[in-house]
Order: sequence, then C-alpha cells, then structure tokens
Amino acid sequence: MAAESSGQPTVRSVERALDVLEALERSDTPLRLVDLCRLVDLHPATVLRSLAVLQRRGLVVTENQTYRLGVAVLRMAHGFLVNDQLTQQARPVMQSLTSVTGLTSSLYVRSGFERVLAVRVDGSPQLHYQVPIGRWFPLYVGSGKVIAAHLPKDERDAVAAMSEGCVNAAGEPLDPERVRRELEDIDRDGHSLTIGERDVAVAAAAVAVTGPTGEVLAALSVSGPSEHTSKDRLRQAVPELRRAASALSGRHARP
Amino acid sequence: MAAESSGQPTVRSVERALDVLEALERSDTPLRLVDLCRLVDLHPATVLRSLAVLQRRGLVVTENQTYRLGVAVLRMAHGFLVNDQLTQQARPVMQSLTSVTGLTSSLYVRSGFERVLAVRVDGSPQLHYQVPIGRWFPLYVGSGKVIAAHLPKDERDAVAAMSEGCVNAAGEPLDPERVRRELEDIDRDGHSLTIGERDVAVAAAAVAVTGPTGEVLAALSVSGPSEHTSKDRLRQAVPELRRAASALSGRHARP
DNA sequence: ACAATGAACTTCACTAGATGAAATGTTGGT
DNA sequence: ACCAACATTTCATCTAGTGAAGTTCATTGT
Repeated sequence: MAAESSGQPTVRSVERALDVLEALERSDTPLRLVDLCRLVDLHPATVLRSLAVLQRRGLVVTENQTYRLGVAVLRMAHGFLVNDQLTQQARPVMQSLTSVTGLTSSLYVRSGFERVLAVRVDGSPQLHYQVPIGRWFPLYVGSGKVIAAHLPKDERDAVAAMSEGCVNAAGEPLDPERVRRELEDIDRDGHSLTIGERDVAVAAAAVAVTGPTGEVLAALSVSGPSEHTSKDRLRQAVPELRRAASALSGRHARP
Repeated sequence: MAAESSGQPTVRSVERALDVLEALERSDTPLRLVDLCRLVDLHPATVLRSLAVLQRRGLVVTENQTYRLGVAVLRMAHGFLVNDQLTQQARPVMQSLTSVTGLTSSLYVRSGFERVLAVRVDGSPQLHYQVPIGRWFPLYVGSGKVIAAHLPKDERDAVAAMSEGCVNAAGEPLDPERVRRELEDIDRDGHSLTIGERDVAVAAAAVAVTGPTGEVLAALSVSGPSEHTSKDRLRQAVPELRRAASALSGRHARP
C-alpha cells in the first residue's frame, strides 16, 4: 500500500522521521528521548531508530542523552541557496542597495503564511541584534505586511485575522481590523514603513518582489537601528528599494 | 526487523528519502526524476513517494518536472543555530571582533574532514563575493588549515594526504608534503595566515576554537579583500583574534 | 546502602505497509 | 502523426517497520 486515502502518496516512516526533525527544529532547547516521544506521539523505539539514521547523516547530534539539530542542516541551507534563482540574483542587488543607502538590506521569502529570512547584507556598523538566516516571522508585523498586502483579498484578510490576540514588539495587542486597514494602505502605496514594530530597536521600509503573474514571492527591505533611522531617511531610500525590487520581479515563478 | 547486521539500527525508507535530499543538496542545478533515480539508484515510484513527502514539508519544491530544495531547509538551519551554544556565543564576540579590526569575521565549524561556515559578520564595505552560510570547504586550504593543524598527528597527515591532486584558488597544484609542513608551522604558531589561497581575492588570519579537552571544534577567522589587506594588517589582528577564540574555547564539547 | 523510580536502549514475532513491475498519462521531437 | 522518453498511478507481493516486553543504566529517596 502506498497511495493514501487522500490522493497524496506517502511513506509513513519518512513522515515520522520528519516529525522528529521538525520537533527538534521548533525546540529552543535540546530534547530528551521521552520529550520527543511525547511531542511526536510515537513509540520510543521508533523515535530512536529515526534518530539513529538522522544522526549518521549529521542532521542530528546527541550529547549526554539529549538531541538537537546538527551542522548538516547548514549544508542543506547552502544547497538551497545555490539553486534558488531569486536569492542568487538578490545578493548583488542587495549589496549595491546597502552601499547606496547605508542601511541593512534583507530578503524575506514567502513560505505559506510566514516569511523566512533568506539573504541579509549588513549596513555599516553592527550595533544591534541581527536576525539570523532562516529566522521566520508572521506576515502581519513589520516588513511582512508588504507581502500580506499583495495577497488576494481573502488571504489578506486571513492574515489580518491571524493577528488576533497577538502583540507587537512593544507589547501592545494587535487589532485585526486595524491591520486590515494598514494592509490596504500598503497595497496602495506599494511599500511599508514600520518603526519598532517587529523589534523595537529596528525601523524598516519594505517593498514586494513579485513573480511573472504578479503574485508575491518575497519582501525586500532596508532597515536600521530605530534611534538613528528616521521615517524620512527610510522614505528617501524607497525609490532605490523599489528599483532593486523591480529588478528582481517578474522572473521567478512561485513553487 | 529493525536492527541491521552492522549494529546500528536503521529505517530503510528514511535512509532512501535522505539519499534523495542529499542528492538535491549536492546538485548545483534542479534535477529531473530520472536524474534523481540514477543518482540514488532507486525505482522512480520510490523516489516519487519520497519527494511527495518532502514536498509537503517544504523541504523540496518542484517546478515543471524538476526538483530542488525548498525554503524549509533555511528554517531548519535556524533551528540549528538557536540550539548551538558555540555559534550563539560566537555572534557577539565576532561583532566586536569585526568592529575592532574592521575585517570580516567568520566561524567555520568542523564537520568530519570539512569545515562549514556557520556565522559571518561582515567588515565595512562589501566589495567582494561573500561566502554564504552553510558553504563548506576542505581542511587543507585557507583557514581550514588551522583546524587540520590541531588534529591528532594521524588525522592531520590524513588531511594533508587529501590535498593530493587538488589545486588552490590560483590553480596551482597542492603538494601533500608541503601542506604537512605548513600544518606543523601553524600548530606551532597557533594561527594561520593565508593570502589568496582558498579565493584569490581574500586574505585571512585564523585561530582554532577548542573544546574542554583541547579538541578542535572550529576555526575563527578575520578576512578582507587581498588587495587592501596586507599580511601586516592581518598579523596586527591576531592578538584580538586569539582573545576572541579563547573566549569561546573550553566550554563546548564535540558532538 | 539498597530499593525504587524512570528513562535509555535492545530484542523479536507479527503483520502493516513499503516496494517495484507493469500500466497509463504526458510531453517533446522529427 | 508517430515515436520515444519521461512522469505518474495502480496493485499484488513479501520485505522490513513496528511496538510490547525486556534489559541496562542512572538518579533519587529513605
């Protein structure tokens, strides 16, 4: 038996091994076997066998009875970047964007209702925390909004609805209705300007990178420390940012 | 049946799925199904089932009958960085290292007989190609040599032997015997200084980061464009580099 | 010190489910 | 229009993944 009742073919043991991998990915601390078993709801022997395979590949490492991801996942990340046309072409564009504006440029790729940092080119002095490659954020805060704003109306509203019960970096609760209106404004302006929203210490301007049929693929942003980066400074960078984004738009299809 | 004839337990279908993933990782171009089948030596139906699972997780994406890695691998990379004490602690240390020296700092983690770039903090102007996170290199060129130099004698010689038949960035063939002698020098000096070796445009100084029992875990380097980065400038940075590396040494065990 | 708990890891008989041959659908070349 | 090459689906077979039970090891309480 291979084809599932629900169309998609699958391989149970692979699904299970990936559940284990994802559990480790989501955890911000190494996990013991029992913890993993509880998280993925599997028999210890099954989890242990999966871990043994993953370990031999370097995807998982173990240290006195706790498990976490291994360096091999970094090599995989590189394997992605090498084949991804968008990030590949973005790198030089972003380097000149940063050298012209003096701000940090970031490319957040859309992945479902999330955005994932794929490329970052740092602006001059690194005085603050830097978002590491692979970090993901929702679409309803900060530069993510420029992605949400370009989604079809129903999905856009869905994103706004997700903000229900969430708080921004300053701890203020988000209002879905207000988010929805902001997204409309951003859609009209073609760019977002957010100050201290996702991170109180960061101010950013962002525009969308789109595919051949106009669908959003990513958000390209420039950002700086909020004390030294005024709204005006960001606004000045918008034309350059827009130019960079349009150089990347229209060439890449959604997966 | 679960335990293999060779001690280690395994799960065949998981092994196979990971073979597929690794084939995609190693390829510098998207692959068709037949190509994958040839590479991993499996029946098309088997490969297709594995791909379906990987696709649903975002680890693989397909575009008109070709397959490549998906953004989910970037999220995994982040999952690794979050739990890895060494890279976590290295980030701030490297930021100050870069702000003091003005050079780019890189942390290459040892993984078998390779090194993988885990953290990079860019020095002032980005005028040249930047090594992306996850890129791996051998231990016998450039900053890798500082890792090789601290290995037990037999492994060190093994690395030197691997350089047989390889060329450096300038296209000159490497001589294992000469590499072996260089490693001895580096072991004595406690640092490496390489100019245009791994990349003709880059000059770098590197020192080793070690674990509690003195085993090498990583190479910490400072680098700059070879035209504007003299041997003297690098030498001046060595004490600071050494300080940074010793702040990271002795705390982390090998996996 | 010694039992008792709890967790990591191993073994093995059973049968769920992964497998691959073959059939079907699709695309591109001449 | 035909053929060739590849992608994808189906299904009967029997491999190999599973989990209950057992073993070992470490830690905690009395």
